[in-house]
Amino acid sequence: MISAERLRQIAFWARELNDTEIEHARRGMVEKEFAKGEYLCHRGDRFDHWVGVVHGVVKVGTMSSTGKSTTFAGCRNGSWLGEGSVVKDEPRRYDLVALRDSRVALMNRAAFFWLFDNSAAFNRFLIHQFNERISQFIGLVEYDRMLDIPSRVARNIAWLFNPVLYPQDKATHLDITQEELGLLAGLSRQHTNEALKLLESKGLLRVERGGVTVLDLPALAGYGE
DNA sequence: GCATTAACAGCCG
DNA sequence: CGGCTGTTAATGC
Repeated sequence: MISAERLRQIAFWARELNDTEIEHARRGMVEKEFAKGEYLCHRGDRFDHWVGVVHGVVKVGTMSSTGKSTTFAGCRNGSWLGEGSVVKDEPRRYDLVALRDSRVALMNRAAFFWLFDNSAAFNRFLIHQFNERISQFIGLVEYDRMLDIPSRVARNIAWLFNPVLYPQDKATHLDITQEELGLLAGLSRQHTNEALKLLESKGLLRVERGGVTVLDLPALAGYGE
């Protein structure tokens, strides 16, 4: 269980909730650490929690039988995910893996449904979130066949700074290594490295040690189109 | 061939 | 000193 104070710190959507709603939310939540490379859950698992990333980076994706991985989304601090599996009460359709040491908040199913049934503010947040996910996944359809390497890197970075998914966060810097970015984009570290330098030369971002700073988000989001 | 993996030296925190 | 980066060499599809 976490405090109301803590909930407001780690969950921007909680700021719209009234005291009763906050109470239900915080009582149904715990925080947990995951080490780099550790799985929060595997595809097929029963994992009845809604997940919020407090810090770190979590990859949502699957691993095919041949060992090839597909990323559906990269989630950094401020991300909330997994509501689909909680709502539908079905096994996870994807893996959740920590790309670096990460701290996550877990809300149990009962608390999630209480909010779902009782809080207009919570539902408003969920609708916004679903809506944004849909447009992100539409973009994902063209990803494999249409986008060259720099475009993939640009798009993945833009997703990590999506202003709808991270409305409270005006930051332009993110701690993420080139290797982690490569894992997200489905690219080798070398290609990621080259692509980052290309994007930097065009003034769209700044490459730093263990991180990037976004200089032109719209250009990154639309890169390669 | 091309791309991914491995390997390694430099470097920054 | 450990982890990240940039490059090159080896390996695999």
